[in-house]
Amino acid sequence: MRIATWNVNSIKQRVENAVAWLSATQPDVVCMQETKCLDNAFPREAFEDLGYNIAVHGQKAFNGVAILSKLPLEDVKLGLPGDDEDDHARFMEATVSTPSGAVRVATIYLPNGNPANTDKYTYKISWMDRLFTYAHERLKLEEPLVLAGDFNVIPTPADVHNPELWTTDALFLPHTRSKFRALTYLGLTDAIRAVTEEPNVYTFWDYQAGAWQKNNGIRIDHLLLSPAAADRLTGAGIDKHVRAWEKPSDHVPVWVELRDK
DNA sequence: ATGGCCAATATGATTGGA
Repeated sequence: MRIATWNVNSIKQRVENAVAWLSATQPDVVCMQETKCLDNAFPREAFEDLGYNIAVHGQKAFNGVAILSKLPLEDVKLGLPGDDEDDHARFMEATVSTPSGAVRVATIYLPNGNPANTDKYTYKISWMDRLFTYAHERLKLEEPLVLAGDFNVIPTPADVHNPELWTTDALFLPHTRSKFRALTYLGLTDAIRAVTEEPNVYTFWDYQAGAWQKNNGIRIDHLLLSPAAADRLTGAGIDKHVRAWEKPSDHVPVWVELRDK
């Protein structure tokens, strides 16, 4: 089965591109981020017409996540545990029951955290700590688990075009990368890095300053696999061509292919 | 030519993004 993640940067602005991409690549599950609309404004019909079940967790104007799945979505849980005061729509998990067993999927929109000397960065780090706790708990179940989304973390200098320009950025600070490493050291596999060691493999190109034309990108959209999911990994990739379409998101889809048991 | 964007909001300037 194919599981993908895509920060769409407003689903209402991206319906045409999303329908084209879904029709062409036929992913079984899609984790979306930055849907940027209330649940009742999500353009469900366009995707239901393609055979997808949809679970949404949105809010007005900002953030917002969704999961689309050809199989029914079960045990849908909204919000990352650990802070009842956090009202940002940035996390949702669900399971899909495949003939080979249940697969748990989480869609993640990790806080940006800039500027790094403000409470926005404090929020980012506390969110990462909560994600660590969540992952630690879920990994105890020894299930196939896929954490998919916009992590707003550049893991290494090989994942950014000009690392020297990012040294004080919340996406690349040593403390940020340390928290991301701690998460992966729980036993999660970064799917793209499991299939390629090539540098300059990106998932985001800024709209500004000709970043796309100059391949001035960063790799911040990730699929992290539990051991039971990584055991089934047969492929992973980045649908880079989508960035060249009309009216693109600044992020492109990233996907994994998991074999049946 | 050494700068250049995009999306949402009771919009026409501000905020957030990365």
